[in-house]
Amino acid sequence: MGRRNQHSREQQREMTIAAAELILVREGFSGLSMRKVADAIGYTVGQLYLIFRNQDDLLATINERTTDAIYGHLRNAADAETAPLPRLQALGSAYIEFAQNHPHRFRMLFEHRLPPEMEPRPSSETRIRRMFELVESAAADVVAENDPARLRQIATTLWSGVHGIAALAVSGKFKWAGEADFRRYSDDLITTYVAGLQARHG
Amino acid sequence: MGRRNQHSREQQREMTIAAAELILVREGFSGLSMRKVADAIGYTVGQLYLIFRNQDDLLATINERTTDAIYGHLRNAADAETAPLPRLQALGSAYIEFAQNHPHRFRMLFEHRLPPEMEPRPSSETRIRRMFELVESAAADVVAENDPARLRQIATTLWSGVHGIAALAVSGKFKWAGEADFRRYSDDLITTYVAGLQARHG
DNA sequence: CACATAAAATGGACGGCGTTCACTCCCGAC
DNA sequence: GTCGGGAGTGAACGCCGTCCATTTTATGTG
Repeated sequence: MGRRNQHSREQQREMTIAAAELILVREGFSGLSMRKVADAIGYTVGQLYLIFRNQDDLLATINERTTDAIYGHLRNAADAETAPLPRLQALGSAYIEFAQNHPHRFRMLFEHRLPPEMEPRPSSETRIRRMFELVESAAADVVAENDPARLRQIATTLWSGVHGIAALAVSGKFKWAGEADFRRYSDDLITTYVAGLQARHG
Repeated sequence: MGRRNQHSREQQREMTIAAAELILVREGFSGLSMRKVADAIGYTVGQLYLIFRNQDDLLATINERTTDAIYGHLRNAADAETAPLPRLQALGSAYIEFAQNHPHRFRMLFEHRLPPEMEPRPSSETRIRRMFELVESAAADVVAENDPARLRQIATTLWSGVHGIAALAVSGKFKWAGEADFRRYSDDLITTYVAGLQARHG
């Protein structure tokens, strides 16, 4: 019942995602089209619409993979450091590092927005939250803070700050600064911010 | 020599920019097309290419206007505060505020990249630098730092951090945070980071 | 084995996009 | 009054996302 059955629907889904990620990495967000993806997997465009609802659905799925990849990268970095502050710094560095190593994937994650009628997307939100909780728990080990709301604020501020460095690093609008070490800014931000917390507390 | 002469080339340029900005604000980056702009100003697409080299040129020009608008907004905010730390905080708040009030313009400024062969664009880079120098000079009044390189690093870290908050606020990937509280993160970041600088120095 | 069925896959169509350019129009100079 | 040449046009090209009538084919049934 069906034509080829060379590939199951699930296999097709994986092939599609893999092909699309390859095109994204090679040609950037704007070079990624449904037609190119279809060509790459050896099917026609029409078939793509039996695998994904539309292009937004495909892009959002890739973004979930990217979120997972960042999460994995952050987790490795965190696991390699035992002391709390170095671990938080390692998280920041790893975040910047991912953005620099995978600029197109990183940019699409934050630049692609689903049309309102396709939101919310729990599978995406859960993943982002999981990533954030990694930061929050690392922050909790560094700052002695009992109020969970305040702790979340601290983690949000820190993560936003590090994200800003990564975003500017990848935006290309930042040529005047010493090109090289964006990770230095991340370290500076985390170290100094944490010092400020401690100064204000005790 | 010419047909209508209803509008000078310079007038056409202004009309085009104004029309494009209106479409950008109403429909977002992805809804902004050369054809729509041409319709809006009552000329045909072809004519647009006698006014701007191509779409990238038009978008980059709009981005320069946006940079100027942010600069003006920051300047107003800075001028309204005399004390150094509140002035720096006012800059951060104003930056976030602009992003929230003009999300499409803000996003396009950072998401649109010129193709390599159209870079560099001095008119853009000068404007960004001017905006950054506003931040740097406000930072200089807050932190007692004589080394200009270190001062620039401090300003970069701070501005990147604030930018990250603005970027996440506008990205829509941040739903669990209260919408209104983004300026609080900015204040928190600036206050605590500056406290950290002072703690490490003295 | 033959046939019917229904899922799988196709490919052409539609409207929109950026960009180009041969062409028409008409102002201003003579 | 005519005519050169710049201003302006609009059709064409090759992309794009999306849809759907049509064709293909693996499988269940006799």
